[in-house]
Amino acid sequence: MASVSSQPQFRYTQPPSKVLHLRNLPWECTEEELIELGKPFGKVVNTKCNVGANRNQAFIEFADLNQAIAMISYYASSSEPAQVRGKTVYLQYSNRQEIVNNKTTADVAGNVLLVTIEGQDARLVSIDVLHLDHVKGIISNGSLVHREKENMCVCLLSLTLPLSSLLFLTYLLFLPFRLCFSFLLHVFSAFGFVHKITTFEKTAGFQALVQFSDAETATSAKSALDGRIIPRYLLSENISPCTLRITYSAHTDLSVKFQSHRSRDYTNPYLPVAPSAIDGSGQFSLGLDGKKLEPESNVLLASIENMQYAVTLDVLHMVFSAFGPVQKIAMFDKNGGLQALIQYPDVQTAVLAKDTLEGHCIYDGGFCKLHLSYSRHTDLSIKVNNDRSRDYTIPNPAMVNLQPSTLGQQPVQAMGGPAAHQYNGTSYASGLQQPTMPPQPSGGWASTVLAVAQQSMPVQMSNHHPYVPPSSMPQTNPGMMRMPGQGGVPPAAAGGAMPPYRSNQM
DNA sequence: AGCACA
Repeated sequence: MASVSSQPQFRYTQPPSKVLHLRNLPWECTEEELIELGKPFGKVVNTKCNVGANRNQAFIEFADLNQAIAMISYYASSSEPAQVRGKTVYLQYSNRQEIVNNKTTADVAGNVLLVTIEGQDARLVSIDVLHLDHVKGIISNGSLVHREKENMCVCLLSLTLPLSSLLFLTYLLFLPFRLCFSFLLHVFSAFGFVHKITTFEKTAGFQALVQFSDAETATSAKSALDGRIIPRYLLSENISPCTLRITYSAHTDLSVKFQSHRSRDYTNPYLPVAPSAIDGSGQFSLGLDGKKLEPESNVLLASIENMQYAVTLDVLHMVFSAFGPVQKIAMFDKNGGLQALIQYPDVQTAVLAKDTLEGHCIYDGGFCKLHLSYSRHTDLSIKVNNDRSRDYTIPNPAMVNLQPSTLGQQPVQAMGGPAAHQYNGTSYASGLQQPTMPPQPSGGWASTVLAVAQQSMPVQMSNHHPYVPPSSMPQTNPGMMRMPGQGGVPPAAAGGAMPPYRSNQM
């Protein structure tokens, strides 16, 4: 019979199909290139590219079976292999008879875009791609899209980026969503009001659905951004290039139940913030679901584990100010350990701080690990401002104020606190430095404090005393809060990474 | 380099 008794190790004996399976494609491969490849052999009626975990497989469907056979036969005997962009492509009959679920070459325009960040290291992109200084470049020099305002991204990144360098485990789990998300919001808002965004992770990297008002807006964004390569200089050197791939989604209205770190509904700022949104898999130290019984609060209870180093009021203030203005802090001893109550003006900020910081250590090396829960308090009563408790909302005449009256939140007195005098080395340098801005400490635990500072506020902490609270943050927030074309971004919309600014929304 | 589906 025709049984060729083929060798078992290779399966050349796929039965013919109108559909061909291609592999070893360059991941940038487009449908157009697939059509070009198949056109000499017949009419390509459908394609599907960027298939598989590496996005390097594809399917071509011919109108007629004989055309598929012609293509297979040709390349089976050709000395020139099939190629796309100079890369050899391997062909075989697909084990299916038609391509399913594909947008034909003319995919239907809709108001929702499916955005994929393609690339071998796509999942790393959102961590590393958006260097603070470079985000401006992304927009201002037109590498991705022309845009005049970039405050939002910049602010977000200033908070989140240095954290990634600390390689906190939990951060790796949810920070990408956050950054990716804000990046997308930022870029796509240039084309019109973004109603909703959902992001999700796939094996190949990140995807997002971006919902515009109408298909026209979506189309303009798609045509401007599809295929854009995220500029090389934005990537860490060990990250391979990544591309934005944009198609139309079949969705017309995304279902966003919560404002979370992976989904936002900008049409409904009153949508509840999902406390579970980022702890779905990100938290490891405390119970996941059992803990949700705890009602959210604007006041956090922090307990500090493994406290090898002193944790001062100022350190806490610094750490927690990264998420919004800290109104009050009260520290106290309990069960032989240190605890603190940190009060924010709103629940959202507290949620963000809690979700972000929970389980993390203030100092490298696993020291001073934070455990956070919601307090039942809503307004702390601070009797006296001292080194254990402070009300930052009341003016303090004794304070050293680097930027007076810029924020409702006032800096702690850098000179008055006991910590300020721990640095004896400042005196010799005082001729060069402002007295209120001693040089950065080096070595010892002070440097680990600095790590915390950079983690929270990289910009302003880069040249300030680590104990000085972030009152010197560049005042770019007004621009951030009114995104062009955006009616108003809820605080939580800041990719979950609210800079330490006053938020008067919600 | 070996078969898809936000």
